[in-house]
Amino acid sequence: MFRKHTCGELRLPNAGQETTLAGWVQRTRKMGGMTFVDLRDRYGITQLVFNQDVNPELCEMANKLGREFVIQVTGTVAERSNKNSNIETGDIEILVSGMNILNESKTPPFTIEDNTDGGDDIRMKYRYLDLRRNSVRYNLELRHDMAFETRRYLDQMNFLEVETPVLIGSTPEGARDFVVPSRMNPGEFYALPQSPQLFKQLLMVSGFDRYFQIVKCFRDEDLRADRQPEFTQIDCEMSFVEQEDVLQVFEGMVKHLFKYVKNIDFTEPFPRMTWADGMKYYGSDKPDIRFDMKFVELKEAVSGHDFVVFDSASYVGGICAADCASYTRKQLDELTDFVKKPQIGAKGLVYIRCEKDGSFKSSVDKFYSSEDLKNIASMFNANPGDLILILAGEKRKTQKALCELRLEMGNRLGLRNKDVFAPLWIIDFPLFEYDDELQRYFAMHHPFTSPKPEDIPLLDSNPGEVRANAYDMVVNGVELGGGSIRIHDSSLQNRMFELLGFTPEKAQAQFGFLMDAFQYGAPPHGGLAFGLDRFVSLFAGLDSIRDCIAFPKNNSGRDVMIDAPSVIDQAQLDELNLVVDIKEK
RNA sequence: GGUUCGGUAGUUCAGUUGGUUAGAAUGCCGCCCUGUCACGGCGGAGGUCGCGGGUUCGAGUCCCGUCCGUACCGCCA
Repeated sequence: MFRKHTCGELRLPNAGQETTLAGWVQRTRKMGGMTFVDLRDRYGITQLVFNQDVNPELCEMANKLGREFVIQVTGTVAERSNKNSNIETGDIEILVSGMNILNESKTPPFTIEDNTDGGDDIRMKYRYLDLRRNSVRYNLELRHDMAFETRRYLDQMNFLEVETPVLIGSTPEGARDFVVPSRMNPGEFYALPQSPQLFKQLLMVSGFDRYFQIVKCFRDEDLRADRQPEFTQIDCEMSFVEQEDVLQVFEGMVKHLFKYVKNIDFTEPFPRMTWADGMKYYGSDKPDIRFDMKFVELKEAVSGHDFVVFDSASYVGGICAADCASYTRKQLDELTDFVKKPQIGAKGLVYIRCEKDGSFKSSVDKFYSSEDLKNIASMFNANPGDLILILAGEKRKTQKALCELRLEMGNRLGLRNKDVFAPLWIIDFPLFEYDDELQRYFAMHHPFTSPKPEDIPLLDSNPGEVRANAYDMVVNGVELGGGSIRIHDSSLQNRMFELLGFTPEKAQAQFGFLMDAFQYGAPPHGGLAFGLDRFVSLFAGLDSIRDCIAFPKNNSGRDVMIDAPSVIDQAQLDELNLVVDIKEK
């Protein structure tokens, strides 16, 4: 047997036993006649002892061990005279009687410690070393647990995991596709799936009834801390369901994961909010409801006081930050700078201090009497000591800026605790989104999303007002997943394509197989998909999904460890019938 | 495509108004140390200041360009 125990399992009751361990040298401590070695594996650390008086040759050998050497040792488990309560195995140590150096190691470029000295860059280049660290390993273990519990729950609910193809056809709608040249079909390309959307709908037509898949998806768009070009979805679809059925089943799944992975019980149903309310009260379709601080619309209340900024704005709205009236000029200037950053784009910030003595002090005192300010404050239910922050401008842009300001205030006031989880369903999304530049409607979710039956008459008169049977799962301001009830009727689907500007020929060319399938008895169906990477990051309290992905890409979509992407041989290009002609910049 | 911050020892960083031989911590190497566990003590090695150009008597420091990384905006049905 190569090893009898792992480095994390021996305890005091094992004292006296002979054992064999194998692992990596975490650290050696030379004390003259004695040498201590911390031996590490995935399960923990066990201390080895070498004594000059007992075995000088072995002790000499131990003195030559470097960090990350791989060794196998045999010895006796013994109670320590000096115990270490900081580690699980701190009561025992191994009196080593034999050692085998299995492999030497160069000194690693950064320390393999919980708080490593390595920066992101070097850690990614040597990711295989980074993965030896407890914190990174923990994230992958958590990811495993979540995927495992997802499968357990969905299996219990009769879902069947079916694999769908990775080499599929390109579609122009939606995100940019990654494409793969086809050697056997010169000039033609596969695309990697942005999601298995069409295949899961076809599986419903096939009668599979309840499908899921934990599956890689690909989108060739710019990266962010929460966006990778390849990412993993928990992709699900059900037949013979209405929206309520889908919400129930997957609220159950989210609760299951919270319970069995995080040990958190949600006994109450998750709150639901319409998309319209999300925009109105939080300026966002993914509000963080760990804290309140809802928007109050002020346009009517503040108009007609000769304050041109408010009078000319299509939207005036504010939030009330409790106990912030004591903010100094400097702090208010910081907030003003914050909202004026180009990414946020507000022109300025108006504040009203609700002083402790009941008076009001604002940056617009010239235009508003203290009676006016009192009326405004009452709209916020503001208490003495609170600070009201107001933005004005074009509606959607200002709401977005106010949303950012609200989150910033939430951060400043410590209201966004990572150990608190506030799940929320966002429902009743608009079916369409109007693109001002291209002067046409786009599907907000995707072209297969069904409109609410009562809104179908609006398809002709006012497409922008049509609500969809679409829903998102949001936790702590993070969009964890979303989905919809699909269209299963080919005439309604054709109507949708028409509204989205597809000619019948183009629709047939792109999605003909789906339209055909719908003519052979498609059941009513719907589903959703969760982003596993975001889900794991949320549970682990991570700032970036990279930390729960074994081998992530950097900001430019590169894998710096294997140095991909890379140029390929001319022979490969020839075989693929490709000519590479990089345009001069 | 744009904005932001950054690039100095193996690593993480400091480096003042442009001015002597570019520092600290940690890691690494050597010696000492028989109960350490962030061991300790003494000593040592280690630098193309991302790259190119410019200003200057003099540039890690100022200017221009460029490359790389980071967060964000656009983008992500």
